[in-house]
Amino acid sequence: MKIATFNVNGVNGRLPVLLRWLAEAEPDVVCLQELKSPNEKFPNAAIGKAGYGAAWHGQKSWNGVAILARGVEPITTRRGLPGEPADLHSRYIEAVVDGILIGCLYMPNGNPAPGPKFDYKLRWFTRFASYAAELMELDVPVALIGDFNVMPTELDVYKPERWVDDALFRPEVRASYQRLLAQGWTDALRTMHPAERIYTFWDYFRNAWGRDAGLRIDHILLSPDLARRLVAAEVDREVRGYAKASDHAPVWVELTTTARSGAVQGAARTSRV
DNA sequence: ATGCCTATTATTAATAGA
Repeated sequence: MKIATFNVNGVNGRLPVLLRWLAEAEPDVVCLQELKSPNEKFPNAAIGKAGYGAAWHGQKSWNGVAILARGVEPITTRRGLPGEPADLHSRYIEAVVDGILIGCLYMPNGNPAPGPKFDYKLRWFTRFASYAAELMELDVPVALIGDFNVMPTELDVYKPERWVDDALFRPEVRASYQRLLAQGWTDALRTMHPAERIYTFWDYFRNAWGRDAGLRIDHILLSPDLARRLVAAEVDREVRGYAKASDHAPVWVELTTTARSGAVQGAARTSRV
């Protein structure tokens, strides 16, 4: 089973890129972020024609998240993150696909920091971690997937010293991410590639893609039972080079249908220490 | 310290992204 995340940066403007990648990669489940589309303009017909059922939580101009499932309709279990009723940003949607609870998130960017946007990011992160702890207590497989807007370590930034005061890399944000992992979640991509520089985003500015000046901010977190099924995790880098590309590339994991034992399980356990 | 590039929305400029 292949589960992916892709910050499309405009689901309508990037529809050709999305459809091309869906046809090439054939993921079973896809979490999308930054739809930049109101609900009524979500391209459900085109996505359905490509073979995917969809659940979405849109918003005019900004934000917006969706979950696609190949050949089936996702069973939506939540739209919006609990804990702050006044928060109207569409940044979380959740659905069950093939017995797996899929939480699709778009964490606030938080810049400039310090400031009200950074305060909102920290509050959102706290709410998310609190809710994630509830999900961890459920006796079901869970994957928390999306654009976390956090580079977890220096290995996830092309030039760490340039980013120390940025909302995506400030110590309190990295600490929040580590506390989240400590609940028992496995960062799938980092677990499968413990020592590599891996990026999932390249700015449109300064020829960042051409210079490979990237950031790793799109993450797939797996509950312990799913981590035991993890056999591969990769970035589809070439998608960043497509015409009219998003500034993010898709990230995906491959899970076996039954639990594995041995090296992969050991690696998953090690990553949570 | 700021713009760079790209998108959306609303009228050729502002806002947001990361």
